[in-house]
Amino acid sequence: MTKKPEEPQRQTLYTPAEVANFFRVDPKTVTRWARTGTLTPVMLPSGHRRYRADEIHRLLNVPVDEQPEPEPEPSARALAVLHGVIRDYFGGDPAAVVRFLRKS
Amino acid sequence: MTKKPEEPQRQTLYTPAEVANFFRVDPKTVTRWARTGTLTPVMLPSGHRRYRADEIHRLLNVPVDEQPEPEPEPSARALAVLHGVIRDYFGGDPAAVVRFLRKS
DNA sequence: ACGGAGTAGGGTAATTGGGGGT
DNA sequence: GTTGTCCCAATTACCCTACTCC
Repeated sequence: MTKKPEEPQRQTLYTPAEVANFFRVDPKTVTRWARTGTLTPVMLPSGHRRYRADEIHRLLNVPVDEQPEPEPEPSARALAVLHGVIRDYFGGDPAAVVRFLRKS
Repeated sequence: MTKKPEEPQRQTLYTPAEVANFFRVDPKTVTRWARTGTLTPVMLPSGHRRYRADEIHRLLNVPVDEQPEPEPEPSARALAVLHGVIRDYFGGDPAAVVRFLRKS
């Protein structure tokens, strides 16, 4: 895993283990999704895979058929994506993110 | 048939079998709850379901975590992911995220 | 160069979703 | 109306070894 994905990267890329944690599945399941075309990851020269953040976030939130309305507001998606990150990286505590952001 | 109530690890998402063990019901019943709207799970691309821990805990009347954690430092990876989300969905403005989280 | 962690690949057992019927 | 059960097909989890990444 890249330790310092600082500035030079345009888009966040997830490792198989990270994607597996997002969906609460086995990393091998993520690999299977890639091989069957469910996901289109970035292939490393070695054959390992990296997954695009936007694609993962889209799969995480779109299938939630909770809103009958189109919801044209981009804010809803942003909030949903952010919620997923908070859940998986900040113990599900939004306040932790707020505290961190205010410190930096 | 209800199985022995083993306590799975604290997760952000639960599998159908884990939720079934929590409520001492058949996994099929959990699936029905999802289909009838009693539960709003996260859908995998395959159609399988994962259930949000906070929703399950709320239904179980599980006391919410009030452990005075020493505010664990976000990992470098968590920061990278968060920054990616801010860049991709919030115009690179951390303050927008703070406003978002306070509003929700 | 070495070692630990993560990943790919394959094979097999277990779980899940859906329908139907009790 | 809800739940538990049986069936089947599809999906996922767990086992292994080898290779890659750091």
